[in-house]
Amino acid sequence: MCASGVVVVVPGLKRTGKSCRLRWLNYLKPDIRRGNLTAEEQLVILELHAKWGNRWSRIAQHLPGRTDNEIKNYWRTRVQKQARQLKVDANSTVFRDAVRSYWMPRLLHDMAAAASSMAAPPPLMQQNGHCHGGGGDGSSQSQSPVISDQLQETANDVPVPARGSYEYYCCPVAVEPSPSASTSGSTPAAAVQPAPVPCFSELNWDDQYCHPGGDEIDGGAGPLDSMALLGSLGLDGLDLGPAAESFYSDATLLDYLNSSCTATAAMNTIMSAGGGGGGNYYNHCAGGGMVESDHHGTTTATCQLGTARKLAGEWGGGGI
DNA sequence: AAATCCGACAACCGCATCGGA
DNA sequence: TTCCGATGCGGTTGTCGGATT
Repeated sequence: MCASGVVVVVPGLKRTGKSCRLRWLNYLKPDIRRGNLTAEEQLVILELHAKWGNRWSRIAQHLPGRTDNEIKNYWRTRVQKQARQLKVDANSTVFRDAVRSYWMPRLLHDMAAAASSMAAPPPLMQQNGHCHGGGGDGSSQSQSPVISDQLQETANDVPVPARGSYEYYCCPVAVEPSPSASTSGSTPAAAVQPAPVPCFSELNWDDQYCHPGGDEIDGGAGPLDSMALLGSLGLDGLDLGPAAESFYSDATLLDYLNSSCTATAAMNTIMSAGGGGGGNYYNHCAGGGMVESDHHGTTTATCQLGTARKLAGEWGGGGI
């Protein structure tokens, strides 16, 4: 059908060998997969792009049936769109870590939810009017996650946190891809590598449980007494209720928590489950920090890396 | 109903590299 | 060694269909 070189092979159609080859590779090839990218595939793309940048063909090698063109389009139409709305560069460290902190946890959640046989999924973050991005809407398996609304106020109101600042630790940034990250990620769990978050011992309590927008703390108290608040919330006891326990006994999710999640991701995922027990805790972003709110909308505490590790550890996710 | 906007995706373009004559 | 066509790759544009005004 197609000849090589600049040859018109179809009357009315200027098809060169090159364009024919391209069409074959991107469209006609029998093993090309159709349809929206799954959460797993999106996760792989996000992770591999963080590692390799715009190496579309290389990324495509890890997504059987997907073309580099398709991945490139996905990145431009969905990922870069989020970055534009946040007024940050899609390749910036800030955006990469926003993806790690908010988007990837959501995809993990989607994957876990899809794998779960539970009839009734746990309450999600969207129950908090502030936050749509982190918890999923339950119907987003193949749609682009929406993180921008959750992050918009952060992007608009708060300068990009400098490394080492307390804002930095509230929404961990400047996370470089792990050099030991696996390239054999044929499974989603293998594709997601833990981010090198600051060690618990490296931070003081105020760093980890700070709240840049202190006016929301209990009506405007400013920096909180983290220990006292966490204690008062019963987070030490981690009584998140039977629904959450049931959900997180799901082996698939625990696998992800064990092997894949960043600390923040684990925290997001865990907290997004809400549950009974000590009350329903939903996340929203305020001034750069993840903030837990109770269902009355009253901010009761901030929760960051230490709590995430603690939660994940106590729930069997000791790997993070 | 028509116009406009917007997202998704196929296709095009230019450049770099490879490999055979 | 050089030339040249084929191939690979990433950036960009064009087109189409659905949603919105």
